[in-house]
Amino acid sequence: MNNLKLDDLNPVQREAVLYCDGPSLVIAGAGSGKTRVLTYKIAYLLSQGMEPWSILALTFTNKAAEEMKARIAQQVDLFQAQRLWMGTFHSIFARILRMEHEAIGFSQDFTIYDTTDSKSLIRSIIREMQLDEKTYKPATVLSHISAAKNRLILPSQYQSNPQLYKADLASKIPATGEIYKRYWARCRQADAMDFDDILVYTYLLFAHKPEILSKYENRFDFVLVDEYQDTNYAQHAIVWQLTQHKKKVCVVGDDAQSIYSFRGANIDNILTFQQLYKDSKLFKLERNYRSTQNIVEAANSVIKHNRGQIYKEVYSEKVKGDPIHVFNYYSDLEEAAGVAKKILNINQYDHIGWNEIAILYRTNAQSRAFEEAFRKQDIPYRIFGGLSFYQRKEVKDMIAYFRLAVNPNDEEAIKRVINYPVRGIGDTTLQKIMKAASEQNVSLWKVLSHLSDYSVGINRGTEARICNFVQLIEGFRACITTMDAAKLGRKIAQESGVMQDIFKGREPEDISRQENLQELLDGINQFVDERVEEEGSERILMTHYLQEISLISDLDESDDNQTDKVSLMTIHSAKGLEFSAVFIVGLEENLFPNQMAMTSPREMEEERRLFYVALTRAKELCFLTHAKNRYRYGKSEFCSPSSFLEEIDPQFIKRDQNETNTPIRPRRFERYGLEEHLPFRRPITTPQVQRPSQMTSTGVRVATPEVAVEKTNTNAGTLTIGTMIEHTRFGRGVVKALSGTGIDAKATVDFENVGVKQLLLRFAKFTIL
DNA sequence: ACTAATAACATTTTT
DNA sequence: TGTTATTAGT
Repeated sequence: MNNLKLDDLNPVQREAVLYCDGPSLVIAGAGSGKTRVLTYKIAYLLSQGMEPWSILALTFTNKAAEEMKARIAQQVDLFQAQRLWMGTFHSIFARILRMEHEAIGFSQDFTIYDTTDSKSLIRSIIREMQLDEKTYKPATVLSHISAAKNRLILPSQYQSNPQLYKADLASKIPATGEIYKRYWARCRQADAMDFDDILVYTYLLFAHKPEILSKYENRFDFVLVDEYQDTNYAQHAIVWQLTQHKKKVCVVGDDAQSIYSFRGANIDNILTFQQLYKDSKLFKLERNYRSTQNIVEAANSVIKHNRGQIYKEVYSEKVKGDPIHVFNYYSDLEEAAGVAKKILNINQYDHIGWNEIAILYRTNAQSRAFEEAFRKQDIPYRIFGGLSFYQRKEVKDMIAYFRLAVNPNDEEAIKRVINYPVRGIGDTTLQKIMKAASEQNVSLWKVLSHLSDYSVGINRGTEARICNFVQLIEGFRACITTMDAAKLGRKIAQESGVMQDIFKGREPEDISRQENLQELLDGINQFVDERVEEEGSERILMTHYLQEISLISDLDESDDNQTDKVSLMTIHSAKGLEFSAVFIVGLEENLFPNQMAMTSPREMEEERRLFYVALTRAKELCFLTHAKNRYRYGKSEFCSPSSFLEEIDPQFIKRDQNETNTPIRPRRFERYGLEEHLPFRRPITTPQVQRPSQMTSTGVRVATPEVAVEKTNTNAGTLTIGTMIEHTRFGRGVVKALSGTGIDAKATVDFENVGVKQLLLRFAKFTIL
């Protein structure tokens, strides 16, 4: 209320902050101070006397919520910041659903299924329905169901919708509607929701219980939404439910940075906002404070290739800056080595700290080469994403026990631990139990705990073991309200036998599992301590801990992000971040833009927006790299440069000629070819028979590499000028010249796609056509 | 029912 | 290439 520094804002930013009379849409170009506007706006609302608990601020990721909270705490006092309703859609609405659980027929401690749980449940259902497991892939079915939920389509509506049926039929999975119906029922049976359900049930709650809706409508005097371009229809609808009367809403986003449509995000939400909220104000933040002019204009020149966007002109008033450097490498390994070298350089001579450098890639799989190169060069680095701590097997197992203690109906948790550690309840038994449960329409737990009531053909011994298991869980359940999470966690680890099982091994991977388990238990301790400190001496229970962890995916970075390290991450996870120097790597057709996107123009545009996001992360230096050859799925593949490279206005680019652009020199074979590509290094290789299925599916299939290897020696000598050959990596080409004899024999070949190459015949792998 | 071996499989992004 | 599911053997 006192020291709100509106002078820190430019005129448009200030207007956007100060306009609070009605709905507003803030279109915020990359680096234009979007978060700044949001935080100042919240601070402003507070300074006007609005209570913190009557402000709802929704973000897309936990990270964004954390950051915003921290920044607001700097502006106003911490006490107020803590009382804001600020968090991700999922965490905020899960909180509301727990408070209103009775209205939707769930218990307060309902479980949240992660994607693995969902897929596993769908697999069970597919089996029960005796559908062909080859055609019904859980992931595909789940994505159809998820898409429906994101559009607020319930099972009954799904089943009566001929269009959806047609789409499923086209995907060869016409029974998806029925699976959806059963999946929905089974989740309820298990007292569980998946991520999408959190939104669906919130919508249903508000739609069917007007008194509850008006409670929240009244409570929230102002609603702010960050990254509005990433919201899906369900989220859009919920925001409308909450704000339709007061119309006190401000959404912020950038249509050019919408990169989550695969998850149901719908750009239309941002485009139709103005139609929905009739008298809404539009603010455009067009000045980029982050990047040099070159970078901003290069990014602009790329995004221009997309159609259908909100017009805006992002500009920078910083220096012109360096052009964007483009490097071409021979292989993915060289790309990594080259980038590492370049990083050492800019660190040493340009004094750019490790923290200010990022490697951005399209797919997580690309991180490996960089890891190795960085280790070799002693460059400190840190990888974001990948599998999180909570995804590891030993951690998931332990958490399954926790979940079971809180909610014994949790079917997926039961399946996970009923026979871990091994207690003689095998697959056959589990199948019997599941059959009985689904026939009687009850949860697995019900059958397990009342075995005699259900005629499940199980022998005495197994029955006794099941009884023991039930008692074990009952024992934990008896403590869920009396013991705090940390104590109960240790108790469960001990008594379940997990502790013993994990601590019996001495192998390095056993040690790592032990460490993870220990870290988990320590983490619970820490969680309990923090909570006690924050909200007094109230006992912190296991259910609180589960609620906390079920909606976070990113590993806690608390002690690690202090340290000075180069960041390696996917472009998706880089959104919202900025670095002095950015390397966007793997700019090759079919990788970035990704192969999956090549078929549809819509997805192609999304890839382009992704590229736009990547470029605009850079403050000063931006490097683009691509390789001619890349290991994919274990095989080396030839790659051509990304079409995106041509979409950048050339005046902003400098193509750095590095040595690898020149024809391959022998040295390169020594360094990279020998190990991997020499035929005689791998005499063991079994000449694989060509798979008939592959032959037919791709139509024309040339000789597989293995066959080519066999032919190499016999054919190399018979080469003449004009011979057409097919090289395993470079493709088709014509021999232009021959030189040298014996082991020095070389051929100059003009390849259709790659241009002229010198091949050392003793190494080259090719067939004569 | 458990373990080891083999086959299959899928490789984009995440609350 | 790596993981994960299925199978065969104990």
